[in-house]
Amino acid sequence: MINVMHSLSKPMEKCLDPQLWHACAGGMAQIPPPNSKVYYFCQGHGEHANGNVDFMKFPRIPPLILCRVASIKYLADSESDEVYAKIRLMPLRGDEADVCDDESGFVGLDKSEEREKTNSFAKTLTQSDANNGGGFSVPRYCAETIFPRLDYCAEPPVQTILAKDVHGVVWKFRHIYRGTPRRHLLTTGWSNFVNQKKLVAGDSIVFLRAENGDLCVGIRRAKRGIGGGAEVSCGWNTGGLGFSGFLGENVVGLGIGGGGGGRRELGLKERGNVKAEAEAVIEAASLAANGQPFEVVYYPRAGSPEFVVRESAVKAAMRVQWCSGMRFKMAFETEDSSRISWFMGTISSLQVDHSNIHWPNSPWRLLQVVWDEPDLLQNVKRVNPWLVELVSTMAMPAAVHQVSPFSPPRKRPRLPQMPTLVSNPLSPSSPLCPAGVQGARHAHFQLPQLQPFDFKLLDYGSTLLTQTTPTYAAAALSKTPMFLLFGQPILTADQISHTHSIDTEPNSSDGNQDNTANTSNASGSALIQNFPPEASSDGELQCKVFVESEDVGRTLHLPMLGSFDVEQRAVHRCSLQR
Amino acid sequence: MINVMHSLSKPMEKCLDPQLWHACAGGMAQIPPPNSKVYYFCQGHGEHANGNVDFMKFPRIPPLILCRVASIKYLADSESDEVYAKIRLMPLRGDEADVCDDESGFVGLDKSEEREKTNSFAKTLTQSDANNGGGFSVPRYCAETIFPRLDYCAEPPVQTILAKDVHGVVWKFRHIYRGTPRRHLLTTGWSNFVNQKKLVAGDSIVFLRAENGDLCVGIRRAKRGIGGGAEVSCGWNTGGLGFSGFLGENVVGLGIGGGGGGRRELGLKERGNVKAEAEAVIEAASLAANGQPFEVVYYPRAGSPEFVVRESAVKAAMRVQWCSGMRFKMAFETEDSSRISWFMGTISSLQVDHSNIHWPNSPWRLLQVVWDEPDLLQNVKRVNPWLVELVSTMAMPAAVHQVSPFSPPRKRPRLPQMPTLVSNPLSPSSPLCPAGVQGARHAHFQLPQLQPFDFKLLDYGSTLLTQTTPTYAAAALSKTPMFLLFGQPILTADQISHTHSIDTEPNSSDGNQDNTANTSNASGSALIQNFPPEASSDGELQCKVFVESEDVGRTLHLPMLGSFDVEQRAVHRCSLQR
DNA sequence: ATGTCGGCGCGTCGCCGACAA
DNA sequence: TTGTCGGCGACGCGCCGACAT
Repeated sequence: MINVMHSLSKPMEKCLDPQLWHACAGGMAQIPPPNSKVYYFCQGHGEHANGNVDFMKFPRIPPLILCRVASIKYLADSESDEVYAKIRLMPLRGDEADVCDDESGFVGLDKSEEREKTNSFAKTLTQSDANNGGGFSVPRYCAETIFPRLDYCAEPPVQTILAKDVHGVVWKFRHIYRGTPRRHLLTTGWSNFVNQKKLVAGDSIVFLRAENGDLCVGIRRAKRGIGGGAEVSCGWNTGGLGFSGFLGENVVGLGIGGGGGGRRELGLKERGNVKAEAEAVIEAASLAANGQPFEVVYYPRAGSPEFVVRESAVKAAMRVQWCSGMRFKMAFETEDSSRISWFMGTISSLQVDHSNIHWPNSPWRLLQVVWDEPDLLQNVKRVNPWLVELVSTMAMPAAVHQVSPFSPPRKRPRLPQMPTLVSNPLSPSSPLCPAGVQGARHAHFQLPQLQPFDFKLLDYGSTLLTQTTPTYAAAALSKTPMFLLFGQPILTADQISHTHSIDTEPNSSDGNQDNTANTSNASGSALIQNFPPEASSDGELQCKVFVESEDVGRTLHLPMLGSFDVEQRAVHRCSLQR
Repeated sequence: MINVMHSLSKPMEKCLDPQLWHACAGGMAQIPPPNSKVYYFCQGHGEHANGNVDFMKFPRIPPLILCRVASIKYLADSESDEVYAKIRLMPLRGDEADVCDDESGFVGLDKSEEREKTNSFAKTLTQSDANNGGGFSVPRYCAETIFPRLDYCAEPPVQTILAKDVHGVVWKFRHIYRGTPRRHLLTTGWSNFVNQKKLVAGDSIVFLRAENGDLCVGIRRAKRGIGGGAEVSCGWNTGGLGFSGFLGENVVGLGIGGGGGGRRELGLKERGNVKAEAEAVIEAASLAANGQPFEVVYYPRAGSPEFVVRESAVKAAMRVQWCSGMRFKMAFETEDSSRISWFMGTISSLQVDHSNIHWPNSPWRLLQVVWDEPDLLQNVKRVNPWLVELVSTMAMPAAVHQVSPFSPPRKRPRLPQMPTLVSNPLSPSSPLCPAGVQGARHAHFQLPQLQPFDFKLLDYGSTLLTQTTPTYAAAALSKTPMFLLFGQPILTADQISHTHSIDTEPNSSDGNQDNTANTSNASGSALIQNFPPEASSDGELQCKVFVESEDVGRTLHLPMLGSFDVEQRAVHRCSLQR
């Protein structure tokens, strides 16, 4: 006759030991430390809300926002034991943006320290480990370095092991050293653990010896997804952060509970519904755009795009003059999350994601790449520039024919198929070059409203038009004069002044990269608005060139487009043969 | 390397067979049919959000709102199999309120039909039934009338039974007739069912033979609550509806999933967090108050207060002139939900719930009662008037000393302990009567904003001040003049004009209830604002009497409070000895 | 060094009639 | 009529070394 509601109204957020957290998160997970400066990429944040985040409806949201990390909470899901972090971010105003970042205190394992500091061990469960009624084969290394010392005098050597999980719950295992040949096994207690945690073969278990000597145990679920589609990225060496659809505590109506509790096959938590996640992204992004502090949740699953990235990593990446043909390596977790592998690849082009025409200027997934081992990374076509590490600082846009000196060990790199199609900018008769400039010179038009984000970031790119990767170059130029060279990197006037001779600002240097020695003569700001290839008719690629009026009276020379006098704002159409 | 999110973003709402729904919901559950007129009680809606619904913050929300039932969806929780209903309600405007309700088509079993129509059978699981590894003792009646015909020629008679649960999932049981003496048992398949459904002893199982001949199986969880506190009510014969913290589909952020999935002991779903439920109640109530259609979810658990009640039931209840001492019966489900029992009781007083000083005029839980068998209903102290059925239409406020002619069958009624303390209104020296009127006559004060709900409903009550139940009478009067008689029912001028002589409107009738024959002389509107007993000092009860100004110049006689001239608005204080 | 297999013992699930309420 | 108990058979969990990789 009584109905008492036991309500865990506000499940306490019990923070984990950061060491255990990182052990469970895996080597790829890096969290920018408190007080560090980061870029928050709404685009990345929304990427996993099944693409349902329609940023078009929120034109005020910029693609990336400079923030300071206010606080980090290391947490674990109460049902799945999955670790995640809640990161509170404080957008920085313009005057705060220049304050130097404190690079010290970077949390996470330094690469060099990684091996030495290994007081944890992860093992992916085999079929035998996960088998109902089976035991767990303890790798010798784990037993000897992580587990308490075993008395080998006994026959058989056996002990009871106590291990705390991420919630502080203690699990008891019988650790025995037996069999022929001898090996370490967990027997009694193991099966219960497997069942309770709903572990299956492929999931990983993490043992960690905490600094106080306690043994801890965490789990890392295997990615259960089947089928393709999603891109993969990684956070190694960047402080990159993965997806989350959740906002912080005070956000209306977005409970973090729910899901889970299913059969053993459903290990992963179904996080809310996609709609709610999309709303959360929008809300976070809106707060960020308004300079309000906000909170994001980071699930350090491989495959989640990091959307909070150290400012220094982004800036460093943007300082690179990316060119097609550049060779790089990029870190990935192996399928079983047990190791990190470096994969080699070649930049095929710089491109703007079709789906994000909304942000034509975002560096997000700027690099279109071709992998040396394309089979393993079929779905990884575009990557974030701060995730790759160049293996040569020398760009070789015209040298892609030659075999890379950084061939992968196992097989020859499969080179991008574009070499023969690289247009020579010197040749006006290139098939990629239109006969002349089309369009009205004096057309009046409204320049699209420029977003108030940091355009200094845009001094990055390069692009190369090829047939297989018909790139439409895009650059929204604010104050920085920018030069457009089809088939060449897009460079700022400042950059070009050191390597090219320029009409308006003649420079004695004739360029040190003679393979790209096309002198481009331009001044003022140009905005290229793209027509995606799909929009072209009869095999033509089209793009518009908008020229701002600040250099009225000058002659603007755009390679491939010809020259024209800048009278007022003008639009020039360029059609590219496909 | 792939992260696909399988999101059941919008779990389909598969409607149940209403017959099965009602079988699972139990005999107490009644749903007002579509198109019927009902009152929505926000107060009842909020009652189970752990009292966390602070309606004080929403002064515009009236305690009850007349609505029309727009639609009903019969649903079952996907995890717990608990049945619930989503009811869409459309608040009625004043001009719609008078449209006659269609009383036909009342869904649910009529009392007379109940026994005949029994094509379902419910049994509460015994320890043996729920025991791990045990079978299920099928009551003979169930086996013979609900189950498919068994061939008794076989030795032993045995068959396979297929039964669909609320989700349409088919369960297979071995039905055997064996043992000495012979009995019906479910063996193979039963244990699995018990485990999958996480049934424990005390839960009920419902077998139903659908009209198409299919056998269906539903479950009814036992109330797991321990400890007391909550009140119990029931919906029998009223079309009353139970609690829900959920709003409908389009409401922001209130997922219905989550919880569950725990150990076998945790059968019941933890519905969201209390905060979210409270928000949902507020949102529903706000929509209702604004005349917007809204949706509520009804969980037909016994112990959940019904907050959507047929208009006719409420009106009928309000037509009753409730008096202390009235004898009534009220239906309850038995502990195991298997039967319905009628309990006898006596109205001890009419009172306003302390916790709802916000709505001093709501009929919600109007009746304070004393049970003949108080042990079984310890926590049921206040009930809704439409839930009780008078066993005598004759009130006997001064006759409570005599033994009720409606003594319960088993034992003598334990009568309310108040008789000796009933004050005689004729005696001004009654201990409940203060020496005189205290307080400033001409105090200026702001009348509280009167709520715009239907005050016609308020022509109900009666109250009696007793020592054990120190009631503070409350009445917010709008346009209807109301008379206050301590120790007597609160009546409107209209009612009183037929039974009492009144100064301002003399009436020849001297009252037909001579035991209550105190003539009260008053006019105008009076608002009594209560001080809860707790607020009184040195054993006194205090209340304020606010008098509106419309009868300026008249003399107002309030029994127990004396007489005073109404000059403007005035406040009078009344102290009652405890 | 460790994944997987077959052997096998024991615990417990689950079916049974006996018995009693 | 049906709730509970003890008996007991059988299944499968879980511990084992053998063997292969």
